[in-house]
Amino acid sequence: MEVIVKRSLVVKENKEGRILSSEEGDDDDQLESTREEIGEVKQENERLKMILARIMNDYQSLQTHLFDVVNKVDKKSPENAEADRETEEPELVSLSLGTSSWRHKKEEKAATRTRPEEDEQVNGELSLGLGTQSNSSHDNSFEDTKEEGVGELWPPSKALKTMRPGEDEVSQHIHVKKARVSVRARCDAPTMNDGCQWRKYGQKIAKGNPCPRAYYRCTIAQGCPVRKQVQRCADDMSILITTYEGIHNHPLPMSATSMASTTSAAAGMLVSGSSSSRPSIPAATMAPSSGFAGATSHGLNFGCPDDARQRQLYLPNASISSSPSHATITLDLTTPPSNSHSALTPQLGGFSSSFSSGPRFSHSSFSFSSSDPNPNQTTLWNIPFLSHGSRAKNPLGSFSVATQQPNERLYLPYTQKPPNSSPLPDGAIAAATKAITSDPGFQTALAAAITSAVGGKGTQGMAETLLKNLRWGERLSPVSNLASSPSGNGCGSSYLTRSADSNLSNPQEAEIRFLQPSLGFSVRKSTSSSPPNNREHSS
DNA sequence: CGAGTTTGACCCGCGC
DNA sequence: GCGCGGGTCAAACTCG
Repeated sequence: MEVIVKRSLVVKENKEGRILSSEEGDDDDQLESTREEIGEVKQENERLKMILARIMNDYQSLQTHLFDVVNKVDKKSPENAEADRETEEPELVSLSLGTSSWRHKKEEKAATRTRPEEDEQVNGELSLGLGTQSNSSHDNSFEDTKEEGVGELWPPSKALKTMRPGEDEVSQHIHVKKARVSVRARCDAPTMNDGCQWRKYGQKIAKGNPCPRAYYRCTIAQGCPVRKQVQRCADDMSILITTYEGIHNHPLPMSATSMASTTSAAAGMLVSGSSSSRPSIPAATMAPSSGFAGATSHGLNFGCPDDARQRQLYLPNASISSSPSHATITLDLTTPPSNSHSALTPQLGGFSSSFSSGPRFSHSSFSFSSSDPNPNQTTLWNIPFLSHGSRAKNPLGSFSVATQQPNERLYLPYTQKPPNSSPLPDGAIAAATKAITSDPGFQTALAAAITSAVGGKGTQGMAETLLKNLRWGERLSPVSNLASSPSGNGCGSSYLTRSADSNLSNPQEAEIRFLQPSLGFSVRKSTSSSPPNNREHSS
């Protein structure tokens, strides 16, 4: 933020410099106009300061809420509190809770394991965090510590078998509780492609359902405890029910982060207690998944990639059920979410996620809404994008930014304008770009959306580069590189360009489009005063 | 030939 | 204790 302020001051100084030089020409009209420009710049600076103050306010609210949540979780689980005392990692109260049990488990394994792959599993965990992405490099230590907490919450039965009776009652007790995230989505494919690599290890006919239930295990890293169950709904065969359990102990490919974030968000509800049903979940299962791919998991939280602070989130179609051994949250992606639930939470940045899907190809949408002390000024980011549910040959992903900020002209200190400006207001375009470039969480979401829509693996760097280099009309080589990526979908040249389509119904809408032959991707900024709507735009 | 899938057997928890 | 159902294992099999 300081950088933005400084840059704006630089702009101001430049303009003033131009004023001095123009005065030498004794042009009164020009002098007058430049004075007006100075006034505008000053006003914009004031506006920027207000925005900065607002953001700081939001930030502090988030921090406070995170602290409350951490304390709440800590109080709820006495065994975790005890584990925490043992581990003595006070700065990560809840996050370190799993560390103890995890270490206990590792000690058990060290004493009882007989298979070489279990050795590798432990070794793999020692290397956690090495595959972190660029956006988390500054807080690696934090992530590493958290990753220790991202322990296995669904131990292989073999591990349980090897436990001697009464050997570790605490960890056994913790392991009884299993957090699950179930995702219901319409999908024709046998399984939803969530970006992870899965290996099927079993299949069963479950009672009451003619369709067999398939069991999958994550194979991205050896010893990853994450499993998922895939089963068609007995009532509606087109609905695929995917249940995730466990937390990845390895970095995830970017293409896997979208679903992982969703399930993380859903599971986060279990922690934040945003549902009436609040099963007791050990904090170990609520291990953090910061926005960066390496720590994202099918566990529980959304997080901001740069500061690891979390936002509260709301899942419109989520429900929580609880059993003695499981707490399951179900995301029903088969019905469109109600926009009303996307309403912003007071004080805190609402962070809602919703999925919807169609019979041909499922598409997903994330709606990010940032709160504002002024109820009349809200920003809703709606990011619909394709999940990998089916291998649609011509997937259409879309991404929109909508802002409800009546009569507000947002300021963007550094954005290049296109040579031929369209009638679109500069402020709107600037705001859209600013939204992308200024909010790291948004960048992460957008990167996930891009990667999801493209379907390529290891494209996070590309997406980040894309976001950092948002320039109107400029060819984006990172996107173009996608075509040559091994896992790319063969898309041709891609551009990030200001929309040349001036037929926009709303003149106050600006739009960024990612033009690809087979991928439509747009960012839309709306300054209309209509209520926030889960607006989608596909090109 | 290696990786992934299939499938019957086995283990375990839970309810009666 | 017994049966049932969910979950996992591992040998056999398939596929690229």
